[in-house]
Amino acid sequence: MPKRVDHEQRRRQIGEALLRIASTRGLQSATMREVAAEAGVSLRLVQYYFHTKEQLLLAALAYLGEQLTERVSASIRALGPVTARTVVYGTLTAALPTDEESVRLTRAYTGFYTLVFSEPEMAERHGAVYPDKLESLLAKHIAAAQEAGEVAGDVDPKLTAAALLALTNGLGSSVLGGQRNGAAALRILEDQLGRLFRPLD
Amino acid sequence: MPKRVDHEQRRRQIGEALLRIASTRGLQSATMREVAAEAGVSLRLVQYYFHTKEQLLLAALAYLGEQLTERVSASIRALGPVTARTVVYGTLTAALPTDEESVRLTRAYTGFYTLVFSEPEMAERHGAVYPDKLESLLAKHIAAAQEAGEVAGDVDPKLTAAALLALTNGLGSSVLGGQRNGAAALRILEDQLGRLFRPLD
DNA sequence: CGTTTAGTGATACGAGCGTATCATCAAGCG
DNA sequence: CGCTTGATGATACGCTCGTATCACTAAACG
Repeated sequence: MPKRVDHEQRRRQIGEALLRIASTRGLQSATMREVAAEAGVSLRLVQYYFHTKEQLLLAALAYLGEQLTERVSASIRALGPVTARTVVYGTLTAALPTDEESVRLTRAYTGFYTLVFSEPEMAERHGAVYPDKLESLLAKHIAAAQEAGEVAGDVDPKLTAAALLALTNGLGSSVLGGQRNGAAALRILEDQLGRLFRPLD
Repeated sequence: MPKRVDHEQRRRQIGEALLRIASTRGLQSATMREVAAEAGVSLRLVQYYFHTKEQLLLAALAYLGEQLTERVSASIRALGPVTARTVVYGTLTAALPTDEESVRLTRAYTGFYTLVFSEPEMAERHGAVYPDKLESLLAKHIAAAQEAGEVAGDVDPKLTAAALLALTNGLGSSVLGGQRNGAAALRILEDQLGRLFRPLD
């Protein structure tokens, strides 16, 4: 047999190629042949490592998820000590397409999200769209900030967490749609966060 | 020549068929053949009234726009006297997929919105994505409510209008994505609106 | 009345898609 | 060494898509 190549590395190489296409030309342009060309391999190789296109999409989605959580935790870390406030800020601002990397991630993520709209079966065959977890995490931290007196007592942590997440999603869409740039979106988000959290003394 | 049929009515019939498909099976399922079948006409007829698919999509988008603005103004009217508050409430809640009709409209609208992501040229060939107008309209009404003392003085009308619109979009996506139902989304939106507007005495 | 022509049907074309088939190549093992 | 088998290349199949072609029908008009 030839070279005895590292399968996981090859799969990653191909999966990343798909993500690159998804974040530039859109996920619907990520055909098997395009992915092969982008990864610099033959069509046959893509088929060899992913028997079907769905498997390829699923693997790429997993890679995307890794990069996403990576970015979120890096963003939180960059804000200094881990407090309720920094977790909320870091999580939401990381999800906004403000720099080149986040535009890439958001574009790819949106591609998968809209794919699920049209092929719900694919989502059913594999559980766990995880925004729910994010939402309860945010709610927890908002409640903590509330008890620490950093957030007004009459806010509902769960409703507010959901609103912030939906707001961030909507802002991301508007940036991707060219309605405004990342900086403007960030200003809008920070305005809302600023009136949720009491100013730091 | 045969029957001398009303062109505008035929075009509408076909355009509505496309919208029906877009709001059930998704816009990517709206092929020329599917639209023809849904409208109960032959493929040739669809080609006859819309020389190209792009023309068909554009016409359907126009019909959708009509229905959307119709629904928004109906929603405002239903809230009683036209005040800044009712305009903001009516506009935003009308855009939320809470009942069958709004689910249909939102689904179709989302389909077109994501289509623009992948074919930006089509959007360029025809101006006017109108969320900007909506945003400045909301900002105007928020500023008016502010002068009337119904909204706190330190809110920025433009930033807040943008945030409310993005929030509504994000909530809509979450409903369409099955993350929550329309009632829950409405609760979240009303919570935010309730803390923007001072309670009515 | 006969010719023009708006409207309609049947069918074909070329391209792109996911997937399948078949042959080939080279490294490892007995 | 020779056979097995993991990895790869070339190419084809069947389908669906948007669009194009060609013929036909029947109402309108001089």
